[in-house]
Amino acid sequence: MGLKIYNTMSGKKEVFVPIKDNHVRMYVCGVTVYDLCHVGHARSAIVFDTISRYLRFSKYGVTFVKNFTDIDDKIITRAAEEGKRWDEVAETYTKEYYEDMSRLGVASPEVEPKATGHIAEMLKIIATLIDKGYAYEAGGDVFYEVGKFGDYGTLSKRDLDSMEAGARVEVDPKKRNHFDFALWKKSKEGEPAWDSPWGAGRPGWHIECSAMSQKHLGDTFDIHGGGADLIFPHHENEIAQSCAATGKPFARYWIHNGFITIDKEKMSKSLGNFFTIRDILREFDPEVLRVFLLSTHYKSPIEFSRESLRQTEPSLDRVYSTVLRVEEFFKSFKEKTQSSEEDGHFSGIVNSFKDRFIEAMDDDFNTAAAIAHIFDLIRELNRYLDKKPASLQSKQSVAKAIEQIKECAGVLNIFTKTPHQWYLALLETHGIQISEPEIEELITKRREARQNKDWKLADEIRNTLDKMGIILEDKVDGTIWKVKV
RNA sequence: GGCGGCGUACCCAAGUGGCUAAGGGGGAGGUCUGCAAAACCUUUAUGCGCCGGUUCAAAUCCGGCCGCCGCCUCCA
Repeated sequence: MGLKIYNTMSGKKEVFVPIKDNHVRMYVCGVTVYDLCHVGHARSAIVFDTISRYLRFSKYGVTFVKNFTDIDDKIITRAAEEGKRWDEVAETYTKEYYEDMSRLGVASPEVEPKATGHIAEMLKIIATLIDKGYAYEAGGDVFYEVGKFGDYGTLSKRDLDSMEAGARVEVDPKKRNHFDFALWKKSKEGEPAWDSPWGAGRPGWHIECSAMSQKHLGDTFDIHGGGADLIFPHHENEIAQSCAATGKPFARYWIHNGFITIDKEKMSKSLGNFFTIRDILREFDPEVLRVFLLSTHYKSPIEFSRESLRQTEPSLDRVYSTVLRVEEFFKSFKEKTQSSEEDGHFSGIVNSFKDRFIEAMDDDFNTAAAIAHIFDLIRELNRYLDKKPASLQSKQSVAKAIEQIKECAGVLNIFTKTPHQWYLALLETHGIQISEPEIEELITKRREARQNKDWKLADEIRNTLDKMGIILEDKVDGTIWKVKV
């Protein structure tokens, strides 16, 4: 038993063994802060947030590092477009990023280094690479010579010769080989620049991750992650830089999340087929997005649409409805019976639940199966409550069931609200133009009608609310409202 | 052209050698209810893109074919 992780490097699921006992060091490539994040970024953030939460749940200590790329061509371009300074652009979108992540329930990693805060570390690695003969300077630029690194291509499973055939981009004449990549770029007039032994310039993209992972996690660490589009060339280049510079292995397990697609095509800025996180959260509760994304294994592509999110809403509603039922159960609980066979049966289901959850998550973070187990328990719980249990054992089992669901769902950071918060949130995201006090007022009016057996008026009130998207449920001790999903 | 991946019901989706192919949504019927809603029960793939092969046994392994996607350029 124990955790197994699919390692992009080997192409297989491997038993996870951290280098240091009980402590995991993990580095994930973060975002370039030049624009608002889209749902694709949300997926990556949520996937690795969940992985880190599960590692902690599994009693590992975790040092999770996720960087910000805060200097880059796209930032400079954006700054020019908006007539701002490049660092203002980076700062603005870093703030926006935090706002999105906080709403998505993505926890901040232990360390969130910025590229511009690690220029000295990068220069040191570059100098080492030149000394060791892996890099060369050419007119103020410094390039990494991929041909010098024998293992180049092992992560992305490709070799230089076959890539040559498919090359689609003009070769920079300063490069010795087409796939050599910039460690250091000479600055043009007016561009941000740092001093270096090779003149004023700025870092290439890949070097920052080698520098920051080394500084915060050491030469060799456990997990390196990111979106699948980073496998080549970004992660391949990181490996080349880090291994050549240190002479040691780099990351042991490589984890890559799959893409979000729209009409079967990868969601991306360049194709323009993206939804920002913000757009989506205007219409859907963050938990809906989270459940939707975690209902598919992290490596598989996800076809994104509003319809799919709409389909996800009732499944959350099912959980919150059950929680509400449990609250009512406790409110009116009176011990009346001895433990029965049924009580024992349910108790058994509850007691084995966590093992099933762990089994699913241990299998390469199978969140989809884990969520399915939660729904299984929800059904069992409802079935049990239908039987009106009234023993002391039943009270304890129901309490434990809820506690277990909360704990395990907490690892996925879903189902964290109270039912009341959930319905209020739906009122908001569904754009329903009626307030809770107004709903309560109508419920009172309807209660009077029902007491007078004025079914016509009672039904009329219910229909009025129904048309607005509010459902009423008559319970033994009163009427409650829900938002129709 | 090279490399990688995917194809499971009306929709989403787990399962990668062996009990009746998870779970959610939707549909149909029922129990409950003043009527509803919720919940529960029954039902909705003798079937896992197609064709062969290996095996006592395959959605799961192998080969071929079809379809879709990704990477090879910045990208989560």
